Amino acid sequence: MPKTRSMCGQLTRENLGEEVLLQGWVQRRRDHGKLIFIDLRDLSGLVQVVADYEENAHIFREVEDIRSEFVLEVSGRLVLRDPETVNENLPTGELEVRLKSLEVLNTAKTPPFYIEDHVDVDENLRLRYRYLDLRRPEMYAKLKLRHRAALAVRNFLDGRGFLEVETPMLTRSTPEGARDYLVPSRITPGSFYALPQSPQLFKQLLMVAGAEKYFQIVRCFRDEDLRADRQPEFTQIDMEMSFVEEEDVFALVEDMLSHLYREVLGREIPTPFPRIPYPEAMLRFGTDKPDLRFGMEVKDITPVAGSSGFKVFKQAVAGGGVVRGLNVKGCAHFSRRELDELTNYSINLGAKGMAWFLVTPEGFKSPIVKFFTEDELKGIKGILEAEPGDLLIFIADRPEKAAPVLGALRLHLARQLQLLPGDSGEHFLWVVDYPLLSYDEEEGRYTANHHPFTSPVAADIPLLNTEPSRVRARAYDLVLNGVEIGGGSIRNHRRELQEAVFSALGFSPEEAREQFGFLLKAFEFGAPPHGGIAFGLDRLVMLLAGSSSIRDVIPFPKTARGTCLLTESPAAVTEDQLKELHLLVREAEEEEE
RNA sequence: GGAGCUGUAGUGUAGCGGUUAACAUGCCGGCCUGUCACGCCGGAGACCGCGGGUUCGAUUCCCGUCAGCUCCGCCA
Repeated sequence: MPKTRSMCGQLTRENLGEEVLLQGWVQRRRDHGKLIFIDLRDLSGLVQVVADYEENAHIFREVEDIRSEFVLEVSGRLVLRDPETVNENLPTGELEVRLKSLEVLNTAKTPPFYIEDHVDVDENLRLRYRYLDLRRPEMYAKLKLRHRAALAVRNFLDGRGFLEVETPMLTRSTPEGARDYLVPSRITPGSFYALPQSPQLFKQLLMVAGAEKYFQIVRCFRDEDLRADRQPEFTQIDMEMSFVEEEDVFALVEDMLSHLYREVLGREIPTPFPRIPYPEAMLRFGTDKPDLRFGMEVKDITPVAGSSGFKVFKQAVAGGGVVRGLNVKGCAHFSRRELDELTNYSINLGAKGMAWFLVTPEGFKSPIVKFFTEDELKGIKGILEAEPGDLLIFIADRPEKAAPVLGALRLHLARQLQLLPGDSGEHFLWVVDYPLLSYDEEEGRYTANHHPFTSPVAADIPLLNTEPSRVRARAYDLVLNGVEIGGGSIRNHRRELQEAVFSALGFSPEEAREQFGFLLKAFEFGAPPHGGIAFGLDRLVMLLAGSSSIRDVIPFPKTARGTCLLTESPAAVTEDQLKELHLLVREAEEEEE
């Protein structure tokens, strides 16, 4: 028997006549009585193994008992099939292995679903049997894609002189930002570590340490509700550089992503990426992560609407609101039911209602058309570039309310109307000129849009105390096809400026020192100017893979409720464990207070 | 915390106020020497997610609940 293992999918005519040794799983068995075919699968693919009763009656009985997903070691001569039995659909379709010896390395229960691509199985079940799900070639391909993406990034950054440095996973909880995952300290009763939301502070300290070019492909944790593109633990490509400004970061990132797309997909992406100021993105797309793969931009009809006889519009505008709309091309055929569905969708997003006009050759059709003059209708038609056959929809609200509703409607309609073909290419976009702060009604203070370490634009620093909401940040997000894949900023590197920002955030000097004293202190020892960016690796790979959920590119993801169906975590722990950690668990009813 | 969608043999689906709950596939048994989603014959397999209500009667209608998914809030 040959000692070296061959891979099923890699056998070629070159190997004809050889006796090959294969190890793998049974994809399928076709039993013809005195002739049995087995499709044997390993990582590389499939090959057909033939057991012929006349050739080897002694092991034929054993072959009859073989079932799907049994693990086999087989050996036999690799031969050419008869021309009429060649399978064109299989790379190894002109070959087969005449079974000579067989060892069942393991048996297998019948799997709960088919181990093959394009299965349509409840995701619940796939997650519970993730190890079987991952056996499917398309899932392995995703693992591999992820590996290659990470490798391409590492190689690129290494080539540019970056150092990959590890930072602590057990760190301190800081205010601001997402909810922390806490880890109780056994040695210091009542104290807790937090798992990092990102290595933000450590990478800045590495800049103070003179590392100059740092990166890390690193797990991050945020205890917030999940989405299709959000998991409680996720992986960042985290980067930081000293002596850089925005343009340096943009150029590096554009090079890095070009390299990535070339290495992983063999595709060229156009650079430099276009840029859009945040206010313009909100106005034209109703979101800070515009999907540029289709049009249907948001239009403003506030001037026309404000003077119209339609009370809802008029009052909204009088109260400082806006009226904005979308032209849904060619959708004048929408039924009343479809329009009601859109209205409900809008209301669910916080709108008070949704107005609509059907544009017909005879003019506008709508229950509210009577409230508008001919001139006003003409004005609306002009702004939205409406033609017969179009559907116009409108939202009247405060600007900060109207924008997200219209942004969501735009995406909802694009999906519904299938305006997003899978191969519409990569539309990268830098979003810049974010406001540094925004006012939080609930907390009654300003909070950082990006994070508290982001530098204000120099010219706006005087406004920090007077008009905080007008201060622009030196922050930037990178958006790809409507998905935020990265974000970063130029940081504060001088203690005074960082303190001024803390102060604008409502931190007293004592609170600032208490929470971030170590950072402020570090800044006193010659901190260089620095800035950086972090990418969501999961999201990036999701887009590379053409998936619509990051769960597809995470081997063991969690459900929308944050549980792992495979290990059934989170789970209770023993009293002893709690005691050792100085913890008491409150009963559910106590929490109602 | 809120909204929507989904939940029927192992799997994917159908169905309906009264059915023997259907179909495909998988599974088990038998037959079969050129299949490759092999084929043919036979068989087993479902308390219709769970709880309650309406009804003479509920898998079907209503309410609640659980689970999964999507979205809003949340995510510096």
